[in-house]
Amino acid sequence: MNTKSRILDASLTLFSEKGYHSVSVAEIADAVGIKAPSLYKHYKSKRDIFDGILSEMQIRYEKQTAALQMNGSNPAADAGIFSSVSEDALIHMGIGLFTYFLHDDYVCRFRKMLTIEQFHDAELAALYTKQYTDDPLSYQSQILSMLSVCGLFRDAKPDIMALHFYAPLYLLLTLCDREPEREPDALCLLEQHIRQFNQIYKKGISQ
Amino acid sequence: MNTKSRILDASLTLFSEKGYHSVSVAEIADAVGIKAPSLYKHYKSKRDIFDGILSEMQIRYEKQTAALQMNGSNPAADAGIFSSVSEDALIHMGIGLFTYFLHDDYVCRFRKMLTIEQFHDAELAALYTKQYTDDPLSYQSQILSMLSVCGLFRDAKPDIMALHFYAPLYLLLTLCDREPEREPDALCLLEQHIRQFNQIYKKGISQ
DNA sequence: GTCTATAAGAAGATAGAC
DNA sequence: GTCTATCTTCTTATAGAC
Repeated sequence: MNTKSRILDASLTLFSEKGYHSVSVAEIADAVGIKAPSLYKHYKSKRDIFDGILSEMQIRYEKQTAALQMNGSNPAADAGIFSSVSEDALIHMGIGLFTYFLHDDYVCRFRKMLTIEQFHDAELAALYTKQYTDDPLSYQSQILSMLSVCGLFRDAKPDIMALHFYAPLYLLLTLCDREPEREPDALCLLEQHIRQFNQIYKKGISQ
Repeated sequence: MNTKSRILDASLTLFSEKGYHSVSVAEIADAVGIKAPSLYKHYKSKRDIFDGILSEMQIRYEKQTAALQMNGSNPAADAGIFSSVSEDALIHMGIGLFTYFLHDDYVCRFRKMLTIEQFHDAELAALYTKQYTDDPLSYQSQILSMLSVCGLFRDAKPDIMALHFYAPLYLLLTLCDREPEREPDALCLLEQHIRQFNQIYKKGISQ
């Protein structure tokens, strides 16, 4: 890993814990193992480092969602996956999304940084909303809509179903960002939530 | 309103928008309409102002929850309220909690400040979790548990029901903190969510 | 209780040697 | 590409006049 990347990495760690303004360039340099002026050979300013983090996340996020949408645009395959093992598949999807968000090193630090910086400007606010509200909701909505069409699930409004499915995951995620020691708790609640979600919406159980 | 209170108020506004570290005492003084050194006649340091905000919130929060728990410890009265106009009452409770959280000036600015500062130390993290996760969940859980006992609602696990009820409210709340212009959207979704919640859990509709 | 003046230090950033 | 030395500006905080 070259110095430029190490600067980005160290900065993301520090920004995600203390916020952009509370971190000094000397602190970043320290974490990298160089002196502050050396940073300026790699980035022209402190803000430039921050922008570098945003750019890298942009690339990673596009890769990630492109991979997901590939499945999404292939309803036949997804129908096959979900129809065979529906409750387990739902739990798998939920827990999978949750642990990815929570344990992927870059995603997790980036989300914390965005959480801290979201009120600074509208662009960061929009980015947070996109990544942790709108995109997940529309993705879940698509999946649940397909399950409805397949006749597996009740014919409820998909966007409200998506909200029911995703919001608890989101709440537990922000909880674990704050208090990582409560992750086992959160995982247990998440699994119970999905089981109940499945029981409620699955056709033929209660209707 | 005396100067000491005006300092607290101006500081809370600034801290909630930019974070503690990004706000200078000169900026606070400017907002109050005095010069920076004059602040030190009212508070011994910048940190002392921050602590003052925490203390005032502590007092307000205790008053608020004390008022709520009075109802909570009176199951008979609550049962009467909810059994008569169940769906409307649920919607009223949800929208009411939501708009209180979102429009109470002090609560709203304090929550934003906590959002920004939550990763700085464990005490602030715990405070956030208490006010916006644990306390609301346990309160909703109590209410829903009572409705179950009354035979109005299905006999599902109250804490999971509370999560289903509250998590969407929480997600939409954090969304509106970031993008206030989406409040009409959020309110519409919230109402639909509660209607569907009621339809799903209310006895005699689907079981 | 408010002001001006000022101290004492930390911050971001540059110059130039190696 | 990294360093030391340095500049400039900003920041918290104090002293002391009014």
